[in-house]
Amino acid sequence: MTTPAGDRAPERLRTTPSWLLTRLADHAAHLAREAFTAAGAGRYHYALLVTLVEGGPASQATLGRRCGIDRSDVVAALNELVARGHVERRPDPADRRRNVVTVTPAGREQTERTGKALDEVQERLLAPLDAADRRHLTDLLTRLLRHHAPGRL
Amino acid sequence: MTTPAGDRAPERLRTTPSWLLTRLADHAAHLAREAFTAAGAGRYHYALLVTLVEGGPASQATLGRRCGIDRSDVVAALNELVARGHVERRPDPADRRRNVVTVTPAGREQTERTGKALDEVQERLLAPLDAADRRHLTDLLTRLLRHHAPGRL
DNA sequence: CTCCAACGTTGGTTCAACCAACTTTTTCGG
DNA sequence: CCGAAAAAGTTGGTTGAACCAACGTTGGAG
Repeated sequence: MTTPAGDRAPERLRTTPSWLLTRLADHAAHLAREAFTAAGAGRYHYALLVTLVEGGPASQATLGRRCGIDRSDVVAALNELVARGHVERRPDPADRRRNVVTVTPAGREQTERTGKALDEVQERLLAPLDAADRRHLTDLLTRLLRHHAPGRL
Repeated sequence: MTTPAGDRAPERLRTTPSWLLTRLADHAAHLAREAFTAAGAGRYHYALLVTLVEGGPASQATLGRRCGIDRSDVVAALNELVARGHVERRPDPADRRRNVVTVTPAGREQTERTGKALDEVQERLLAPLDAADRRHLTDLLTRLLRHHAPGRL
């Protein structure tokens, strides 16, 4: 056999950044998903909680805009967060279209716990990179994202 | 007005590599999908075609392994490629479990066309990066992928 | 010869992302 | 001031990518 492990991806794919990106992101998402479900949450739940903890109470639309989640998906995720007692949702007295969403102490606890699990995931994900390379990678990704999603980053 | 620029993602998300990765990959996938559908193909179709062009005729299972596509998804994509006359699928006389998949001239043509469209996508995706940074990014992604998907890269 | 592995195929499931439509409420232009 | 436009929350979908289980056929190893 010319190739003992004959299952390598072709050069044309291996050198295409968007292919590398989507492949790696898929792997990262898989790792993150493990951590999330182990912590009893989902991506959306964590993103929303973090946004609330960091930015304080907000309306659902604002939350969605801040973490890039569709309004309808925000509804579903918040329903679950409310059911678990991690956030509270009440009508905004100042604008009766809106709901004001607030984190509960249990929600902060959950956020911190999930955050730690997620940190371990980053460690595993970036294992082969030293500190400088990690910073460089984050910098490159940030610059690209900033270019393609101006205003949100 | 705690937030003057109201829709920025929270720091905690912005500094999480896996979040940056999945976000950017999503954007890259979106760009790529535009190019693919404009060229009348899908990701899977292009990946399979490229793999065939570069590695020559192969069985469906080998193709799937080479480009990281599930066997069942290979079947569906090949059905469409056969229908469009881009590949030929015939039983392997040497091993009657397998099919031998071969690119047609039309398939090569389609591959090249789609490849060019995809190159333009890479250009748009990496627009804010100079040549050195692009190489660095590709290098970092490759190292990470190699670490997490040994044998396939 | 038997048992197990590999292959192709069918028919699903899951998750993230998105979109359309509707109701209520606010805002804004004339 | 009033009517149109916009924003908010909600419901109910659709799509694409990835994956998984099962089955019949075939090949190969013991």
